[in-house]
Amino acid sequence: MARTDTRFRQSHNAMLDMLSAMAVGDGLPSEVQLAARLGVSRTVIRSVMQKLGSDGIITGSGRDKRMLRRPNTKDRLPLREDYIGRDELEARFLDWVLRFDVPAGTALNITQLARQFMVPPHALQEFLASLGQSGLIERRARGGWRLLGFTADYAVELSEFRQVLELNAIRVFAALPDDHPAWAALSAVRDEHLDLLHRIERDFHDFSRLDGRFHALVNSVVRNRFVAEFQKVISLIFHYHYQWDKTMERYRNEAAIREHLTIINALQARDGAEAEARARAHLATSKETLLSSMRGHHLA
Amino acid sequence: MARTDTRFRQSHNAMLDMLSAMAVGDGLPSEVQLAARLGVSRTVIRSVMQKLGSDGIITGSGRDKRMLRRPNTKDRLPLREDYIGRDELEARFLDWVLRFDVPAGTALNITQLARQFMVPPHALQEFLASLGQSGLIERRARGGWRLLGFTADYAVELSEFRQVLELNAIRVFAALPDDHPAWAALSAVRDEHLDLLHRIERDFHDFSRLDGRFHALVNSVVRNRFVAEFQKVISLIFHYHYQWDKTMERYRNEAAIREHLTIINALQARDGAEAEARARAHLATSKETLLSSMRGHHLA
DNA sequence: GCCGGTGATTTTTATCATTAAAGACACCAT
DNA sequence: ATGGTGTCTTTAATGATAAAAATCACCGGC
Repeated sequence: MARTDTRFRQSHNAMLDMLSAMAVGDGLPSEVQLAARLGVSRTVIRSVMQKLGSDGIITGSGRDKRMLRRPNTKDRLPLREDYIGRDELEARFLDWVLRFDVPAGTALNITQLARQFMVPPHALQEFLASLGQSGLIERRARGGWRLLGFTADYAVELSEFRQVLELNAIRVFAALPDDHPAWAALSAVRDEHLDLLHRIERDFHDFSRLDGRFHALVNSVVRNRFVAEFQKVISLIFHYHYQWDKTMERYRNEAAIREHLTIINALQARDGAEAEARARAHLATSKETLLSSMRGHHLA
Repeated sequence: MARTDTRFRQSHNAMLDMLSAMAVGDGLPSEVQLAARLGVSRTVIRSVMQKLGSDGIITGSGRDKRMLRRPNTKDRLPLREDYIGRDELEARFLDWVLRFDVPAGTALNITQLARQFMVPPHALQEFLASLGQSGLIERRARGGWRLLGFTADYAVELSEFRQVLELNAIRVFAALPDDHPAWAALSAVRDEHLDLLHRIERDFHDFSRLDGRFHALVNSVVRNRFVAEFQKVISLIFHYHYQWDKTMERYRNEAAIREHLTIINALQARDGAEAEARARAHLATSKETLLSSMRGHHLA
């Protein structure tokens, strides 16, 4: 078997569901309509039709196909939900790298990793290639991959790069015309910050998401696909570390909220220089947090 | 045949060369040494040895292997130099895309492209994946790739991103301590600019490389793998376009040299603000040149 | 005669089996 | 002990293959 016939099996079962909602003797929709409804190609529909025909569930051919009997549970095709999706793979891989302190410089083993992550080797290969630009991974001369690792160096450079991008975003933001929708969004985010500050004792866990929204908003004013691409990597990594460093979480979060508010206030006062200074301070704190989180994790 | 036996063939021929430099009856070095000398694994060496043995060129086994007769031309194994390397692939692909022979949004065909570029389909797949982050290419939902294309939008965003990175570099540069080696390098590059300016009438073609060196120097003061990674993409694309837009090349280049010099002068005067302003102007020109080069090419 | 449909065929890509190459291990000779 | 060979295992690049998508050709009813 070459490609998995998962799509065929899923379509088959979906078709059974559809038939269950119909009466015996009813005519079936056209192949094109069925294909559109299930979101697959006509080829799959036809394979399913053939199977249903040989199973005695439908009869007829060409334009006139009718339901012969109601499908029952035994007609369903089992489908092993073995392989995971691409996003899941990304999450698991990063989790593995960032959590298990995989030593820098380790040679990666495609086959083994593919088994470990439950994906076909091919998919892993492609995934690793796509990670190439992120600097976490390197192609070895004669085949194979090497994990460069999430080192302190890496974290520092990532933070600095983030700072470059985000300070630029702050400058752009401060120069936006007053009727730009971002100002309204900023107001809303400010209210959310104030709100969370009031119930910080109980809900300090909510900060991680608010933090994400705040930084996303700031960066959203820079319409640039490269910035957006990096933003994804950055927020991913920072998000991951947020989850682990539980020390002082409540106080760190409260402090971060207050830092955000100083930035927002400066922006709303259209004081670009002040906003930039506040943002610089906040990003420095953030970088320190990331580094200390790494140190803590290393010892654990 | 699974993997190509190119390595075996190359090693075989290399071994013949090595034997030609020896006398009949001489003993051969150990397998480990041979492997190290040819840069391949012992497995390959052993295969070659076996072949040489059955061809009657060497005799003996184990530690004692001796040359039996001098190899001649007929002993060489032919090797089809079919597949091209990875760098070559990158060059060809970018060439193909950037020349606009391809409309934006086209679905890419792995097999066809692989044939066109003389690489195994697999290699192309991996290459495309590695290009994913550059924003030129997109993965379609159910397999396949789509070329987003080098559009005007893309060029604008690339230029703006370049500007963010490079202005940051300029700021860092201006703040370097006086004994930093970059200052000496800057002096040298300044001299090169002055030199080229004197012989601009004849050698204006040399500017492209000088331009590359100048921008590389400026960015080199930011030690950051992400910056470096993007710098590669950026310089590649700008370099490619330089090659095509031949209109006014001599005058454009002279103007660019003068712009570089104003930046250099401001830096040497430690006037960060002025340097930033000059750099901003230069990058704006550069962006315009890129865009007009694209328009020109589009009409052609 | 055109439009929505089916039948048959051609492309195209994801997976699998295969094999060259690399590396590990055990043993041998000096 | 050290440097070597013989044997075996592991690994990743390739070609073959099958699933799915896309395309083409044709048909029948209004």
